[in-house]
Amino acid sequence: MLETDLFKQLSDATRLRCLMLLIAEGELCVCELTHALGLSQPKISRHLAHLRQADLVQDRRVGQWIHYRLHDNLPGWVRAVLDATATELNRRSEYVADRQNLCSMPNRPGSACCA
Amino acid sequence: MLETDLFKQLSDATRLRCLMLLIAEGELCVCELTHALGLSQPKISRHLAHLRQADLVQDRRVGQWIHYRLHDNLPGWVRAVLDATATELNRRSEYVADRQNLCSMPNRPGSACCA
DNA sequence: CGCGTATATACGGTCAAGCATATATTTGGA
DNA sequence: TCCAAATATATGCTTGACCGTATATACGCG
Repeated sequence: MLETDLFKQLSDATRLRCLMLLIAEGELCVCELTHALGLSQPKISRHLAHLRQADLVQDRRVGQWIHYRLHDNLPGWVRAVLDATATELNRRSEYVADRQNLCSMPNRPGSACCA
Repeated sequence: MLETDLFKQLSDATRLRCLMLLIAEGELCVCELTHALGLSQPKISRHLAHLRQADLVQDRRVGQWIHYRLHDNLPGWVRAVLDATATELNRRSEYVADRQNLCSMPNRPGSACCA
């Protein structure tokens, strides 16, 4: 992957919010991301496809759900960029709100509940 | 500045090369950047304007030359992102080549010579 | 099978961002 | 005051990226 492609992925608000959420929560399925961000399913899915093609995330099928998480083998400097970004952004109210929306989702497929 | 705007700045190859060069060299004028990257002057100037408007760099007039450097007051996490990126990229041959082109420039305005 | 849910992709339209070329502005020096 | 060098901006064009809507695919269950 070209380095400019990494930043192009991060330069879209939807993709950035997805990544910040995945870093905070570990693994989420598409319907959880859709609910947390309050966006349409095709929109989320399309952006996840971008992140997948850029090897920033990987997916795993669990029954009818597809769980996404950060890619296991991110280059060190990419991981460093993402961590520095998440440390800052996940403290901001807009990003906190995404996680709160996630918690308020009824019948979450994977995990039980939020802290 | 919005966080997505930071990454949008970094997602253009010309701007990223300029920033990596400024991190490595400290302060450079437009003609030095133009020579190092082998691109047209208006193109470099336009991209520097973007970086300036995003508060990623600041400029300083010295006679007929305008010297650019990283902005003195970058937020900590932005600095962390840039440093992690530069540590990786400035080892790569394409980026090393930019610095070598800079050294081969005759009559460099500011500094004397390269190491 | 046939249906509902979850997810992915295809299609057409719109808009932002980049480019090359040309020109304007500022400065230093004859 | 005039010219050349350094830098910035304007103009018109093209391309790529995003969006919404519609549709396709895959899975679980009866």
